[in-house]
Parts: sequence; structure tokens; C-alpha cells
Amino acid sequence: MNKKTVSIKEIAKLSGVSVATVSRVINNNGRFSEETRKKVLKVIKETNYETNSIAKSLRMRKSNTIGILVPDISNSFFANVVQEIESILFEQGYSTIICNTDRNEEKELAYLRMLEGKMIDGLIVISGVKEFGTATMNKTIPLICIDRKPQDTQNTIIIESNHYQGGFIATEELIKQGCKNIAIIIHRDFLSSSKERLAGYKDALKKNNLAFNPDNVIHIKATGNVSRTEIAKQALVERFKQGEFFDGIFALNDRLAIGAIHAAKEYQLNIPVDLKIVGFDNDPISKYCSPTLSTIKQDNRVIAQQACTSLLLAIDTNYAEIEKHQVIPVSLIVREST
Amino acid sequence: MNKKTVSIKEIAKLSGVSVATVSRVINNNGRFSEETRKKVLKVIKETNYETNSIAKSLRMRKSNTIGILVPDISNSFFANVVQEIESILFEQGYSTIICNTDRNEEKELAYLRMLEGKMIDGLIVISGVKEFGTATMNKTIPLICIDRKPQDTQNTIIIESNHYQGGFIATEELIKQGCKNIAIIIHRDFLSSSKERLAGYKDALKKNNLAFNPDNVIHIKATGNVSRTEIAKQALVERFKQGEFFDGIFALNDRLAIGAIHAAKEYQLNIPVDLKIVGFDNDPISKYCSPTLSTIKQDNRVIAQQACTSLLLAIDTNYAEIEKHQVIPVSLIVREST
DNA sequence: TTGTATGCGTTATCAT
DNA sequence: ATGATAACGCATACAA
Repeated sequence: MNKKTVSIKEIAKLSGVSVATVSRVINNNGRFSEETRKKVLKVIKETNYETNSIAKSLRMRKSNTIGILVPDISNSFFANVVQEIESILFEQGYSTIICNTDRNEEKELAYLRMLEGKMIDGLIVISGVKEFGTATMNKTIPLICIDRKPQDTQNTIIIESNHYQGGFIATEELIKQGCKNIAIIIHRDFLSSSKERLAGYKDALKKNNLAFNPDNVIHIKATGNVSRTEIAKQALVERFKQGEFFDGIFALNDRLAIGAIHAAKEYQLNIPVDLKIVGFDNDPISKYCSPTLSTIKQDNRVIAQQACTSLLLAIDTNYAEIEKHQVIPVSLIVREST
Repeated sequence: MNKKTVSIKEIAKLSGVSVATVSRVINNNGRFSEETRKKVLKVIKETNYETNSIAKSLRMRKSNTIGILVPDISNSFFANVVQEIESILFEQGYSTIICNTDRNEEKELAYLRMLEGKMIDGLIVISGVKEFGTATMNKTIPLICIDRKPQDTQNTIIIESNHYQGGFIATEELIKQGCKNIAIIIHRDFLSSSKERLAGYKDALKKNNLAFNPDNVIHIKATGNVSRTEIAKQALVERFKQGEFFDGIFALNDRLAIGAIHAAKEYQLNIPVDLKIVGFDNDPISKYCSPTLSTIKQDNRVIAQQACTSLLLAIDTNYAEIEKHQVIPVSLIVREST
């Protein structure tokens, strides 16, 4: 026995008024007598009526939907930010379409077209491969970029953690703990966030009168289905083999840091005595690995909040008075590895 | 300079045909000359036209959208399944609305209403608090439950890992490694998956002529913002204090297992010599903690695939010929903790 | 092969 | 205070 979805028309019939009146009552918009209000509301409750937001969107030219492009939702940082965003937006009456781009440009484009067809009111883009623009879209749409450089700096808002600060305080923590020869493990060096973290690393060295050694920058590139952790470990072991040792390592994310821990274990280096390590992201594993990992924590709550308020503002006011570049402080979490 | 979204009407005007013809060309439906086809397609390409799926949905009474209810997307198992599902559905031309229920019934209901208003074609529900039904919805909608008992066993499809098997092989692994006194740590004992895992545990004991001791069932309940890991640890430490020791522990998920590891460390028990541990979920932390954790891996790829194919089938064929209860095998991953 | 007209469920304008 | 109706963008039955 299939149930049927009830429309405003039937509500009108059942309450003996016109559809216009029903609409007015529902949206509390325009004038109507208290009597009809009660009558209509009663029927609505009885029939369990729910407004068809598809029709409403079409008519209002507003979908109350926002799209969110994310490289990989099983990454803990992304998952957390997305979760926060979705929750906030839902409270505000918006629904969210989450799109996993898999760092695949083609997929990203396909999603963009799909989202345009869905008349999304706004778009949030988290990280990803290259500069982001909505040039391919027919309509100008409010856009928030998180940790990703937008092509159009005029009309889009960028929100990011203070990656420079992160690199700086991570490195200073190592220096403070006595490290003199600090390596940095870099993964996606084309990301602006990676560049900033590297810059922070360099400046922390300089400030503390330590020379920057280009050989201490270890670049990692993921290949096939070998994990970043494994690749980082191997790269480090390679250095060790050649007699290059470090007393401190700043890894651009926690997975890489774990690789460093594994490498150290293989060479029976004592962490933190022989080697100190700081990661980035405060991934759950940083808390549970052994030794537990000092790391830089991004404030994903604030990031999400700023993203949502800015986006909703942009939707309503057309970008007036919105800070175009918002930088969120990060913090150091000290654990056993330092 | 705001761009404007172009409609089928303008395509019609620009190509000198009627909207009907344009529609026919777009959907390759009905008859038209090769000449007009080219003409129309050219204009579409030039204008970068994208069909408005909102309008299409309204007209077709089909949104090509499916909703997915998930308790907590930052849980790695859920994140993986959701990611797989979203990816598969996107390939099939469906978009996915992911709803984080936060294990909050009220929120769940609110989402359900929202989804109904969006005319979703189908619904996937992953785990959650209690039996799930769509009684509150006005329309009968194809429904897939993953790891959650549906209220209506007639019309809904349940897909779940073989939790019984998981409990069984986890326990047998411990027994095979010589454990005689095996505890089980249980978190949400009201979930059918938890019950099944417990049943598997009991049967494995029985099969191996070990008595089941009710005192060895350690129930955990999360309170406030103390992590499950911490609570599990404390519960275990409590047992140790009272002189109750075990040589094996089966934890119903990896976070709890980590708690057990911490407790063992506090009591200077050597894992796996004094105490062997098996977890559940193959959470990334199980691979990176120390000692690394033996665990039961759910086949989230297959779960996602079955969910999608069954759902799409249900949408198209009205539940004919679909297996109503699909059980997916799990596997044991052996690591250092056993 | 192509065009005209209608309706999907809403909201908004204009009457009354 | 309320009703009739147009329009949102699209697909389709019916005509031509």
C-alpha cells in the first residue's frame, strides 16, 4: 500500500480555502484571520503535510542548499570540518550536498555542473589540487575557500589556518627542546598551506640563529597505493642509511610523522631522546600512537563557524562588509614525542 | 558583473526551434532531424547550458537524490562507507545528501522531514539508536538499513556485516593463542550488531569448551565528553584493582581496545605475552597504535556496493527480487596484539 | 519532424 | 481577508 504525498492544493481543499491562503498561513506572510489560520494548521497537522521544497526552490529561485567540495572525507581533519559545517547550516535551514572530489579535477568539474543544476545558493571548497575558480559556472555564486587559493580574490572569501604560525611554533618547540638539526617532511608542496608551513619553519630557524639547510627538506610524493606513512618512513630510512641523522623532525601532517616514528624505531633511535618529532593536524592517531605525537591543532570549529557565517552573509548581502581573507590561529599540542 | 543562468527557453530561441525540440534533443527522446540536433547542441555548448535539475525533478517527480542518515561521519568506518556510497551513486547520476544525526532522535526526525520535502528517491540509514521506520513519512520510500534493524521487515532491506562471525573469529583467535580467561568489552549493548558480536563470543567459548563467565562481560557507557577509550581503560583498571585479571580481551571496537592497551600499560602487563587483545573495525589507529592491534575488518566496499545496487533496484523495480537480508563476511587482521 | 499547450507544487501579484 | 492566476524550468501528450 503506497502512501501519497500531499500537496498544498489538497490542504486548501480540505480546509475550504484557496491555495494562496494556505501558502500565506504556512509562511506567516500576508494577512488572514485567526480562524482560518487554526483551520489550516489543523489540516496540515492531520495530513502530516510537508512543503515540497523542490517546487518552492523553483519558484523562489533559491534552493536553501549549499554545496561543499572536499578532497577526501575520510581524512579526519576534513571530516571534522565538514561535520561542523553541515551541522551549523542545518540549524540555519540549509541542507548540504557533500562532494568527494578524490582530488580528481574531472570529478570536481562534474560536481560543479551538478551543483549548478541544483541551484545551490553557495559553495564551500576545502583544499584540493589547484587554484579554484567558478569560471565554468554560468551564475556568480557566493564562494568560500578553506585552505585553498581562489582565482578570483575579489569576489571570494578565503579562510585558512595560520599555517605559517603552525610551521613556526612547531619548529620552535623542537628548538626549545634542544634540537639543532631539524628536518622537515613535506607532502604536497604545491599547496599554499604547505608553502606557508615551510616558510614558518624557515623563519623559526632564522630567528633562533640556526642555518637553513635545503638538504633537510624531505619531499614526499605518494605513488600508487603505498601509504604516505610508509613512503615517509622509507624516505627517512634512506637518509639514515646515508649517515644523515637529525635530532628533530617537523612533519607536515601526522601520517608522515608516524612514518618518521617507524623509521626511528627501525634505527633504534629513542624518541624523544635522540629524535624529537612534531606533526600537524591533531589526527586521532597522534593521540594513540606510541610515543604519542606532539602536533599542531587546527581550530576546525572556528573554521567551520567562520565559513558558515561568511557564506550566509555573502548570500544575503552580496559580499559587502565581509573580511576577504580570514586567518585562524593554530595551537601546539605537546605530547611524548617532544 | 553577475552572470545569468540560461534556460531551455533561451536555447530554443537561439537555435530557432521550440522548447519541446530542445528537450527532445537533450534527452535524446522522440524524433528530430540530425540538422536540428547539431544546431541545438552547438548552442548548448556555446552557452554552457546546464539543465535545471530542480525543475526537472518537479516535472518528473523524481529527484535523482538519495538521503543518507549516519550517526557520526567522523567515525572512520562510517566515513568510509559513506564515501564509497556517495562515489558509486554519483557515477549512477544520483546525488547524495548526507545527514549527521549525531545519534539524536529529534535531529533524525527533522532530517527525515527535510529529505521528504526534497523528494528523495531513496534512503540509506547507517546504524543509529533504535529500530528505524519511515512511518512518519507520507510517501513510501525505498529504504536500505545498514547495521540497523528496520521496523518494517517487509519493505526494507537490511545489509550488515556478519557481526556474529566477527565475534566468533575474534574470540577464536584469542583462544588459539592460548587465552583461557577472555573478557569482552561492550559499548552500545542495545545495538543488534553488539548483541551479535557477543553471541559470537559466547559460541566460540562454548565450541572450545571454555565456560562463559558473565562477570567477564564489561559494559561501558559513554558519559559527557570523556572518550570511550578513557572509560574503557578505567573500567579495566577497576577490574585489575580488584584482582580480576584476564589473558585475553575482545573489545567491540578499536577505540575500546586502545583503552585496554592503556590499562595494560598502566599495570605493566606485556601485550601480547600477558594479555592478548582483539578489536573491531580496523580503524586507522589499530594500524598505528603500539602494539599494533589485531582487529576485525568489515568489508565496507562490499557493504556500500550492495547498498547502492539494492537501493537502485528497489527504486526501479519496487522491491521485487531483492534479497531482504544481506550479510557480508568480515575478516580477521592479525597484528602484534595477539 | 516539429510546435503548442499543460502541469508538476509553490509563491506573489492583482483583484475583489 | 481571501481568491484567481501567472510564473519558475522542464517534459510530454497531442496537433500539425
